[in-house]
Amino acid sequence: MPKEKLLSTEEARKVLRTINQMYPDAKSELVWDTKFHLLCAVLMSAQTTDKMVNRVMPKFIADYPEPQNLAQAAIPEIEQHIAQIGLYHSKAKHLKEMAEILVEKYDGQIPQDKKLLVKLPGVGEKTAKVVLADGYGIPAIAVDTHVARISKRFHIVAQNAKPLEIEKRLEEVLPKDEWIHTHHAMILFGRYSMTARDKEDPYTYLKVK
DNA sequence: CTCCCGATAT
DNA sequence: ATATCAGGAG
Repeated sequence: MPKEKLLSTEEARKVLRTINQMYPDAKSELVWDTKFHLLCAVLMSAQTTDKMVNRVMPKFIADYPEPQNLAQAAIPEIEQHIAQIGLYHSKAKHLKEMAEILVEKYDGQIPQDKKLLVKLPGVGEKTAKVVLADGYGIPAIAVDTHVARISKRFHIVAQNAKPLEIEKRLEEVLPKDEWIHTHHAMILFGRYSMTARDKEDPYTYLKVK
């Protein structure tokens, strides 16, 4: 198997900035008000479309306005709230356990610290970074399915690159003040322009309208 | 690595 | 009928 040819830093930056220009107003499409509900929504969004999460969030927010309310709820009841989304059994369990920890250890607040966030049930590297970036404005490029796919198809990283390697490469290609916007632009580009099933040359989708 | 898991697009 | 979706736990 021949060694894979990767883009130079300059070439990678050019691709990413073109994607940025295609989505100048890119932001999260998840609906949330408080950081607590942002955390819940991102946890729910694993292997599930934002549209489905947004569909269940209004009643979820109304019935569980604070971590305390969620911590006291029964798991079958939480499951009923989110049964339309994928992986809902484990998500309901994680949501309740997460809320219990938020109440007991963090006075109902959302930690502004990735190491603490990742310790919460159902919260991994990607979810933690999204909460820090969108909730607290801390620069980050969370590697989700879209960011990983785009990075590989444009050969910004190797096809077998792991999430942490992708994150490091993207963050060294771009200045810090572009991280959050690029992250959102890549998601919209992956969701609406170069979707997962597209098999054409990825540069076909890079047209700035 | 496998499992989780309903809704939607193709 | 099958692939995919803002992943994480065991």
